[in-house]
Amino acid sequence: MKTIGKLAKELNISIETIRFYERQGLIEQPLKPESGYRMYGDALTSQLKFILKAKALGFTLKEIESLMSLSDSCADIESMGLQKLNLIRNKIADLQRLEKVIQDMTDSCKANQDPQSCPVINSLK
Amino acid sequence: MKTIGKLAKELNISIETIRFYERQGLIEQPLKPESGYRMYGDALTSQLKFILKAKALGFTLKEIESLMSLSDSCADIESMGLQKLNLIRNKIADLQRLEKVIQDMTDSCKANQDPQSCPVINSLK
DNA sequence: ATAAACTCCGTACATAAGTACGGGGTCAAT
DNA sequence: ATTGACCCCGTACTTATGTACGGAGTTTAT
Repeated sequence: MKTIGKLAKELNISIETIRFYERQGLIEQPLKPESGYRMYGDALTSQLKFILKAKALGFTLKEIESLMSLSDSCADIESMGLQKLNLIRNKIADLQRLEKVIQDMTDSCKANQDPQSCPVINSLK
Repeated sequence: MKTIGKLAKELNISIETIRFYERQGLIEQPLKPESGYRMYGDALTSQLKFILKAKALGFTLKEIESLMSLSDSCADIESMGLQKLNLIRNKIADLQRLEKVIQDMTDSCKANQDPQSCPVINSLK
């Protein structure tokens, strides 16, 4: 059993973040003995680790809540994954389009002879 | 000269958005005759169009403010573009890594035989 | 001339994911 | 027994980009 400070240090997050997840309903409020201090055991610790790993995968807190509530239904998890995959691929495609536009922009700057008139600015006008 | 409502409709944004850009200092407050109503001419209209186009390119309002203040210095614009390009490429790379992780996840779901234990959830635990 | 539509201003609310603060109680060490 | 470190709670603040609201004044149409 550890206090919130130890747990926060162990997980490399802030105390406030843990309290925040609790307020959001992602984790339960742990037992608080006479002192009123939260005491964390292994269950809550690994639940928090779960949250942090899922967050690193790009899931939002709301999605993580779903992930945890789905318990172990593999089909549901797979479907969330596929959905996420779709989002990611769309985002990549968007960014690649953007990349091309901005690449063209800077190219035209490089090719520009007149330093007083920027083709990018002109094209936006 | 048009009122804010006409302008908003013309640009397909809301009145509030125009007032918001004004508050943010992106555009000047236009002349307001006796009535107290904002009246917009061509200059402000094209400035707003500029903002909307730049926003569509993925520039933030803060960056757009810079873009407009740089007036026409092509080198500065190019450097902002290159910076943006860097960000975009990093974001793409991040997303591609993520794509692979989640692809693997869903693959392992598909290959899974026991519907009661999900390899994804297990790996997060 | 009256009603509908438009605009004004300031303020609060929205999202996501926290961070910061302030005044108080508690625990551990000296 | 006192000091410093730790924790409590509730609330406000943060960033970015707006959206919504409410009460008042103005303009336009009938």
